[in-house]
Amino acid sequence: MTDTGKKKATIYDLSVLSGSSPSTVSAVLNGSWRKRRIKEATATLIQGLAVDHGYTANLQARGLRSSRSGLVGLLLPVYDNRYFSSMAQSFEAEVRSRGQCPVVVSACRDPEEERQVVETLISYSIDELFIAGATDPDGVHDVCEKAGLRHVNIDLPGTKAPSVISDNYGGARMLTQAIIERALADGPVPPEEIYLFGGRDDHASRERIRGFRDVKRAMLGGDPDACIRPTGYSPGMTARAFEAFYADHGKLPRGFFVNSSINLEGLMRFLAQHPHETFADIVVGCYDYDPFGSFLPFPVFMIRQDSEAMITKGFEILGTSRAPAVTHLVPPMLVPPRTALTGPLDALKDIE
Amino acid sequence: MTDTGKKKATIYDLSVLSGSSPSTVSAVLNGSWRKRRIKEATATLIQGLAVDHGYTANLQARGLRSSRSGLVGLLLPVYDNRYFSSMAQSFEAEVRSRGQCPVVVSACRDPEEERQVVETLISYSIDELFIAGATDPDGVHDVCEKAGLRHVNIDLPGTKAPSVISDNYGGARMLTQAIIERALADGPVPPEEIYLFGGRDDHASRERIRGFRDVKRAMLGGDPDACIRPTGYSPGMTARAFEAFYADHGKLPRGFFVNSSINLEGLMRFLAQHPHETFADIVVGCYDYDPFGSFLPFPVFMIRQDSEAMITKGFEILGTSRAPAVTHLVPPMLVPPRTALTGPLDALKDIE
DNA sequence: CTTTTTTGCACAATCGATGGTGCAATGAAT
DNA sequence: ATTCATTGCACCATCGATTGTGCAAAAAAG
Repeated sequence: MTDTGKKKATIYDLSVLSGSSPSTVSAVLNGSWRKRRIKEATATLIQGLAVDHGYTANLQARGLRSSRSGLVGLLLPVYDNRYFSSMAQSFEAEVRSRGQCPVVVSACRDPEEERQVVETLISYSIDELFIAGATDPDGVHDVCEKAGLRHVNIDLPGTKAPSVISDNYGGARMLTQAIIERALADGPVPPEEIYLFGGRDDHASRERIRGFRDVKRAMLGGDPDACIRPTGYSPGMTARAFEAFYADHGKLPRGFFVNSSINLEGLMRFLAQHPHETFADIVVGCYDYDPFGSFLPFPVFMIRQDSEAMITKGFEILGTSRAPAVTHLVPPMLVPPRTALTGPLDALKDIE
Repeated sequence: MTDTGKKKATIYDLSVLSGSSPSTVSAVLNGSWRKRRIKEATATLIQGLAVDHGYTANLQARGLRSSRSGLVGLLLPVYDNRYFSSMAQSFEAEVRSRGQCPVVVSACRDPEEERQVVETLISYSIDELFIAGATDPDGVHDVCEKAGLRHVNIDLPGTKAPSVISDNYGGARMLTQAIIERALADGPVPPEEIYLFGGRDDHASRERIRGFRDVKRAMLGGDPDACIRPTGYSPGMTARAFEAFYADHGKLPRGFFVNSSINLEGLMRFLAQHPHETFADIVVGCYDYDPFGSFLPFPVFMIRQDSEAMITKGFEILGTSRAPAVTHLVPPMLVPPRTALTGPLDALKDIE
């Protein structure tokens, strides 16, 4: 309130006001004053002035000088689904609790964009980077490496940096088994009635497909590759795959595994085009959890990936210097139909 | 590739390599070289060197000098729901297309946190700020004002800065009417069968409640205030409100208006505790769109708020200097049950 | 062949904070 | 009273880019 001017106070302003030198002011305000043997009285005086004048450090200047910024980056493919937005939420909380500033950016699954965005972050001297769901983790790694930026892959692994990912194979096995068991409860199920839709040629998709195939073969036999439809990640393409199946068979498969919640949106688009009653007897599994997806008018098993644990593990890895480029698996959780899990939002205010 | 070293090249490195002065290099690399009458040949030479050595400007240094950063901030209450994550997605795209760098941060609906986060952003000299869904927009305004930071409110209006918000009253009217008409299709509806759940004492909630009340009174009569349950925004509290109603009446209301998708999660928590069949005949309206919420096993009307238009309008306002602190309404859209809208994700790669 | 104009660039101050170094004043030890 | 150690702080170079200013050399005008 004492400060009526438009410009922000700097250490030089406080230096004049306090009669101390700028370096003394700096030391007091960044906490290194004990080490610099500043008198307690001097420190108190300056701190008081700082409060009065609403001083806040210019973090660009600090960053320039110290070539660190206090920023921690999270590179996301997209915001607009529950898995990644929930990850962003956990990330924010974790970074804040460490007294740093989270910066979340998305790169739209475009390898070139990924590298550019990271270049930009590096230009701001970010201290650490979480690379989540990158299309080209190793490409991003090279960029980080050159700048000496510590980084870790989340969700999709790279070969050149440590990675923390969901146990896609294990999760896919659980999910496939749940789908098939549920379908079997109503009578025999021929193998050609169990499908997988979505995903593309990335590590996660491959592992999920492998898990699906192994469990399906073990439980039902049949040609394991016949019923797999990798459509990419777009809802539009996924919907087309459902339409194609429907055109051929006059119905959807008895049970199917959907690679992600984004692909599950493709199912919604398909459903919007067809009367509801036709599909009362399908069993769906989705490798992602969404609280509304869990309550659709047919059984939907979901896999809830533990993004919070991944973030925590990521920080742990970044904490250990010279971490080897190994991949850590985080077990996901099978969520039965009609389940409302709590999420990071529940940690917020407004609860009482 | 030519650059094998660990440290990033600076204009001084290029200055030595090219035999020009640092200021010339700077001018060439930031595009102001024509204005500074640098020879085309010199420019080409330096640009070539820059590419060879993988030069990228240190944006902290640039920001320090020019007291602008190229950063545009978006302050969000939370990431973890479709409305805000979709807003973040649109925001990213828009900011990128303007050659700036988006920074998205969340403040968890905590007024103190909001101000602190904005202080931090200001310390990085961000150029513009979008304040979305702030609990205390005017408090944030004061902080921005003091720093001379251009800003605009989105979603929840303030009194001291221009605001762009959803037409909550109009949207609530549409939604309420849709709920009641749908309920009436199956027979008469007493006014005490139509409720509103969720929201708290903010502008959006008040307007929505007003719209609900006006339409309900006009269509059904009855005491307009008896059936309103403002539970705050948490899923947990919303679920409790449903439980309380259920304990009293042995069922849910025939039709009800849910204030937001976060509140709708509270309904899921309630449903998880009760057998599905009991609620086959409810009609729900939700002030927010969620692609999975639209396909729940009962009719769900939704309001899709046009976050993209709000962002665009926000930029337009920030573009006009000295914009007055007026509130702009963006009309939302009523989405009938079982509708799968396309979103920002559809603009991505991977479509073909 | 001068004088004027234009071209092309170098110089140096500056943004705000940091941290190594040096030095006066004070107190303790001899 | 002299020497030495400690305390408390000021000085200054530095981080990398931007930008106003000034001044040669080249080109145009006379």
